[in-house]
Amino acid sequence: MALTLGREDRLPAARPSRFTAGDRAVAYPRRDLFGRHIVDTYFLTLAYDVTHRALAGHGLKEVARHFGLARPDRTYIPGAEIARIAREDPARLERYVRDDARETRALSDLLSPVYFAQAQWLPFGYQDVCLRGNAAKIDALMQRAYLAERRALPRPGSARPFAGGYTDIFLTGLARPVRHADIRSLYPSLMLRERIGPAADDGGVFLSLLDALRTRRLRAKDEMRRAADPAARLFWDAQQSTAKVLINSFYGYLGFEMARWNDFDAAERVTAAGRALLRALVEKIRALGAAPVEIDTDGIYYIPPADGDDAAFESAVRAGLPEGIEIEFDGRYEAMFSYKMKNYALLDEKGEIVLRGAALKSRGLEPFQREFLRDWLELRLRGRDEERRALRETYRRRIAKRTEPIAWLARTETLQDAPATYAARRTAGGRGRNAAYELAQAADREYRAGDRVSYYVAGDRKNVAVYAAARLVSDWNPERRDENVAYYLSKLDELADRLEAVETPPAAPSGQGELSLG
DNA sequence: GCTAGCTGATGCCCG
DNA sequence: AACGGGCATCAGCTAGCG
Repeated sequence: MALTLGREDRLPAARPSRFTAGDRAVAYPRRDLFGRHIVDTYFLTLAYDVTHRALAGHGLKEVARHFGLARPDRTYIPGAEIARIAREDPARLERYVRDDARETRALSDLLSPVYFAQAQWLPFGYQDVCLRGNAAKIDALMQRAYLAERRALPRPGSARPFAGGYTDIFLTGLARPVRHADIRSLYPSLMLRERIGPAADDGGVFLSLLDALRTRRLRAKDEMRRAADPAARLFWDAQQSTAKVLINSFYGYLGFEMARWNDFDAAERVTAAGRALLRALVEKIRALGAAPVEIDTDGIYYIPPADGDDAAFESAVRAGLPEGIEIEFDGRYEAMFSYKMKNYALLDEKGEIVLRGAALKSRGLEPFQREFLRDWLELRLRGRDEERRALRETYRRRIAKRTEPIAWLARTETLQDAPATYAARRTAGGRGRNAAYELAQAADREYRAGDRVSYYVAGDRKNVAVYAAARLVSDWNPERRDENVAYYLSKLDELADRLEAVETPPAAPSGQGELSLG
């Protein structure tokens, strides 16, 4: 039967395409259908995760649970059993499929309004608005303004490296209590305040657009607060959050090679102004008796002054800021374990734990390492030192007993390129061997860019070439376990040693905790 | 033939 | 087709050892 879903009963056209969101690139067959817009909630999920980073995974089931869209009585069927259930219990399979459809619908209702709002005023259709990046959108707005005034368009300048945000760590170990402050919309504020825009934009469109979007966002937030009707509130929320996403991309646009009005000097002036502002902020809070713990681009964690008068401290900090720059004191924590730059754990006042940083919560870590980190950091933050020191032995036994599911030890990696691209780069000599790609090449099925590969390391020696000893989790035989216990024990020990090595020497000068100077 | 120690590429993360 | 900065891991190499 022909899939005549287009207007005038037309058929879908397909062509190979790529979707990118952040560092992730996915190869997929793009469909275009006359008079229709096709939006994949999977891509909306990936784009959402770039900014929010709270999803455990990107599959429908886990995303639905994350957003609270899964009904308690939802039917679940593991992928491997679908064929069997289809034969033996088709009614159950139907319930499963209906639940999938229901959750997809609910996910769409949640994630798509922002894009629908964009389609109403950007020169792209709904489908394209969901697929294209923010630089392409800003470029389109710029071009529209230039063409309307019949002005010539510039050619993009060539790329060069430039310095980014200020990142530093002042204290490692356990700090308590801890506060967080953050400069509101740092880069957009600096661009507007210091009039930093592209040199090639003699029309001054860039900053006018930025200013207009900011005004538009503030209005939408007001409307949202005033709206009594939930549908209206959702509408205005989509309007304000789509403006926010674009506003935050203006700085990145300046430093983007393909952007028509790019300007690397201007991008560098923005980051330099940001660095200067944050350095001044560090000095200020020090002078007021607080101890900075770590800083990253536009926010700072610090131990507040011992007198306990947060309000006085905060208004003193505010008083020292330049015109047009606002600070938000947006976090209070019982304790913070400061590990390395961009890597820390927080215990908030409700008793919840938050982990940040590639070394502490990366999806690239094996589940046993993620679990160990979580347990270890929780005990560290809560001061349960005896249990913390015993933790390593518990995990060592679990590995040595060989009774955990293999997925607990396995690493899952995303293939950035197609295996053929990897092979070409290998023969060209530009790339070392990699376990995930080697397995993808040898596998029966065809792998594409964006696919995930789960593997574990087999053998019995601690030092092995991972690319040679790796086995696909799907080829694992529970009757003949061959995971490399020595290898995994050594990984666990190295991790535990790294964490325990973070010194907790005598009290800091202010006497507020066990800290070491970074 | 082995290992420690380094470098560069890669993956994933922070803001 | 937004940016730069940072950490961990691995492959691939070299120097040093027995």
